Amino acid sequence: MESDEDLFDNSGDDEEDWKTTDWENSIKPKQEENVSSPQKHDISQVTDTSNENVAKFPENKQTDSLMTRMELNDHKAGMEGLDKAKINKIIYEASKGSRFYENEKKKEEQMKQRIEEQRKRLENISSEQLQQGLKEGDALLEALEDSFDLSRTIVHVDMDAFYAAVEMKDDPTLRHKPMAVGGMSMLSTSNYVARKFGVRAAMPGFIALKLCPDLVIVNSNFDKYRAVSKEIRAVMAEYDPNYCPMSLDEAYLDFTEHLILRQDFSEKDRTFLTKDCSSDDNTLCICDLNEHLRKSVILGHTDIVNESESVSHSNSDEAQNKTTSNVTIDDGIEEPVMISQNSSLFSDSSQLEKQMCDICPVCNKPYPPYDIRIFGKDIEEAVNEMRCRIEQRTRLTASAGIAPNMMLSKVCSDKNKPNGQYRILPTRDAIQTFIKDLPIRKISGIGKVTEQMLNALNVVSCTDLYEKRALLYHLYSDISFNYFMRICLGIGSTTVERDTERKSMSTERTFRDMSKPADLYEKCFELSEALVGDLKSEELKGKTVTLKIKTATFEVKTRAHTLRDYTWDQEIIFSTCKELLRTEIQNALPRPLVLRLMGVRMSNLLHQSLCPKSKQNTISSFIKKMVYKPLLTATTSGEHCTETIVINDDSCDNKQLQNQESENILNNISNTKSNISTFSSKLMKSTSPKKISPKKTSKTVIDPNKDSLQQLFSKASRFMCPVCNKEIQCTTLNEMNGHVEKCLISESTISSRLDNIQHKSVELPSVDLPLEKEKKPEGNCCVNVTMPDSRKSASNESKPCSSSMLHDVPRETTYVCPVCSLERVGCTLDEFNFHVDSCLSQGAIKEILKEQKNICTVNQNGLKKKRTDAIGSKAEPASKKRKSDGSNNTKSIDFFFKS
DNA sequence: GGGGGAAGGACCA
DNA sequence: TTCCTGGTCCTTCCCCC
Ligand SMILES: Nc1ncnc2c1ncn2[C@H]1C[C@H](O)[C@@H](COP(=O)(O)OP(=O)(O)OP(=O)(O)O)O1
Ligand SMILES: [Mg+2]
Repeated sequence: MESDEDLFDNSGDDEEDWKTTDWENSIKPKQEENVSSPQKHDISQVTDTSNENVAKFPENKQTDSLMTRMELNDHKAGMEGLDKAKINKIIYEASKGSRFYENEKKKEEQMKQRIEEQRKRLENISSEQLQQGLKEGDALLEALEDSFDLSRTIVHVDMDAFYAAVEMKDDPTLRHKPMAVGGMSMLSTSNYVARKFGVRAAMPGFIALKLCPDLVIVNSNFDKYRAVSKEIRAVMAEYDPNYCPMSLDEAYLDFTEHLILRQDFSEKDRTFLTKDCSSDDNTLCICDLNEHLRKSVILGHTDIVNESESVSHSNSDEAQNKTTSNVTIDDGIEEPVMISQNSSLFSDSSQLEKQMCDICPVCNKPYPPYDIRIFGKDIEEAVNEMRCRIEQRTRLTASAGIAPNMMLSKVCSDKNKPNGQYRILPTRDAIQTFIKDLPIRKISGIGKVTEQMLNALNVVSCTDLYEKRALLYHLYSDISFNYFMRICLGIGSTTVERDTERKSMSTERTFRDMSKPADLYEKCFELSEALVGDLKSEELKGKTVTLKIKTATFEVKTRAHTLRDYTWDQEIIFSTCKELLRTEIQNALPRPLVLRLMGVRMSNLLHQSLCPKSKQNTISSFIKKMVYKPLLTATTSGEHCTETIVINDDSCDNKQLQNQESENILNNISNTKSNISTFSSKLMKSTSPKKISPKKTSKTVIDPNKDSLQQLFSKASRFMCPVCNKEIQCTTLNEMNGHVEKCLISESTISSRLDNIQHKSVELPSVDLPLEKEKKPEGNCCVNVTMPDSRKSASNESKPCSSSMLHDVPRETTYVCPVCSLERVGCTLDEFNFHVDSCLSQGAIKEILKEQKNICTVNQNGLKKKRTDAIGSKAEPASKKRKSDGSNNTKSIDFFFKS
């Protein structure tokens, strides 16, 4: 979570009495200012008379204001009525000119372009098409209505300002101050006091401090949040053992079964002790009284107050104010919550005193005063009870939404935040009333981009989705259209299911700008190491390794490679990442690749016990096997081809393998444009001892002369073509490539030959490659950067090499070596290649083309359950893909309605 | 035309 | 001085069958 260095040092040098500080002095709008979202306002007012479907986008604002996408997002509880203009100005002043800001500007432009494209497509929709869209829309709506399910009672529970609340619980002095959790570069969340200043989650700490100079920023502590989360879930499980947790602080529950059972609950079953959780008195017990005391106090008493006879105690009003939360149902009726204070249970004060003196066996402190609260049997009461128990157990408040489906309950849980709940009655009327004017942005899955795209069509509320269905049908994909139609009807998933297996696992870090390849490789090593640890802790293996990078200019790229077999092997994962990273470093040349973030992700996961026995030998074992038997094997077998070079080498015969080649990724060999040699770069990696940092290894400069593939080939006189299966005479790698490529072009059915070539190999003359350093003649090949290119410089071959990365580098430029990071100004390309080659060379090349079978017979999907109901419960962005004319979307209805 | 991989992106907490 | 992290799903493009 925390970035490397910039965590905020909130040294407590302020001894001021915060409680007396007037935090009401927050950023509120001036009386006359309009606080509603400007674009929405504009759109509702301005409609093009020629085309009512097109909203005028707010014209380019003055250059000294914030672009839309960077404006304060006040769609969060506790952020109502802020002076957005003032806040946005502060954000703008703090951001303008930064690299982040510049990147956001780019994204804003892209979004505008998307909207413009949408507008153009809109213009091309004929009235006939609109009629058709209307028909399709109505047909879908009809089908949807038929499947409307109001039978379930779904509850969405969401803790209030979760991380912040945990921190405030542990440090009560924070309770009344504006505070946030995170660091100077990013906040995870803020408390409600801070929200009044515009401080919220996903805001950088340094900007938050500009909005609220008194803000206290606390470092996050995930272990703590996880522990609290466990407590919360324990309570939730009592109401729905199959509850679906969405994050540490949030879950969906299906209360339907509980409500049935609850009708037979005795009063005792619905009675709980409640103390004042906001008390700061640390001399008293703060444990959950329901853990130890409830049994003896309540279940031991048979004569507790009757539900129908609400006990009125002199303090009951006050108590109610303290402990009752804001409860409304959508018809606006406030339901009274019955509370009986503990003292009222006991007629004589001596008993009260006795009870007050009781000591908690856990913390050895006296119990605090408490109430005994009896909850009713209906849904509101049941949810109140659950929230109350969560609060008693964790001393944190939760809010809840109650509705017939997940989509609606999610919207509801935000309605009476914090410490409140809201219910939509399970009737079509109630749902329609609720949905009618609801802004689309309130729906989970509609974010700022989709909101803008739809706003541009004058779609602001959920009703607008219905009204504009004919257009939406043509402008969006089936999936998105379905999603929109479900929203406007108020339909969502009714099946609360725990997510099945995870789909990916990743780890990423932001750091100070980094460009030295050695540092980058080291970071890559650390990340893959961490990822492997995580995979093993969950006993998962994966097949697809993805490298994520974010450049210093905030450009994000991902590069993935799918392996043949499931793995959690650190060597393989790191090698794969490293290779992907190396390609990026090389692609950036002659500029250095400057990164601010790197991440490694593993997907295509399977539990270790279910993984088929690996076909993928570890590199070490492979080399150990092959080391005395130099050979060349090349096989085409599908998408991925592994190239390995094995050379009889002194260094690897008996002892440790200091350097070794690992699995390389070849461009799709059947793509005739690709050259088989373009990816024969190697991975510098030490296997023994296992954990040598890549920094160390990559800086080891070993004789460049000895690991030249070119040289290797110059000694090889014959090889077996993997395509035509003939023995070919050649002296250079490119000759071989040329031949293979020709074969590939003429070969229409590669696969039919796979069986023939899979196990063919040709022996090469063994190459003697001593490890000692030798001078490499200028103009010799560069193994790593581009083999074909270097071949070009070494021979008279005239075949152009499309894959060369250094080929077109102009003279007089500054080259930055991707390995040692030294700048080379004004040298020739050959000189530079030579230099890079030198840096990259590490010992002899040990392996020659090794075939990679790409026959993956494991059906990984067989074990995975396809999530058919993502929509309504998970993010569902609008798509760019539109319908082609006459497309049919008949399958989509079935597809999305399993409920 | 469907499946699967790769890349990008939206969205969520 | 400083704009996160970990996850899901969708779309587009490509290749292959
Ligand atoms: N962008 C984010 N990056 C990292 N962590 C986040 C981010 N947004 C939210 N979180 C974390 C911190 C939150 O406490 C926790 C729960 O999120 P969420 O429920 O949206 O807000 P919250 O619980 O802090 O406030 P509330 O629910 O009262 O609005 O998830
Ligand atoms: Mg929350």
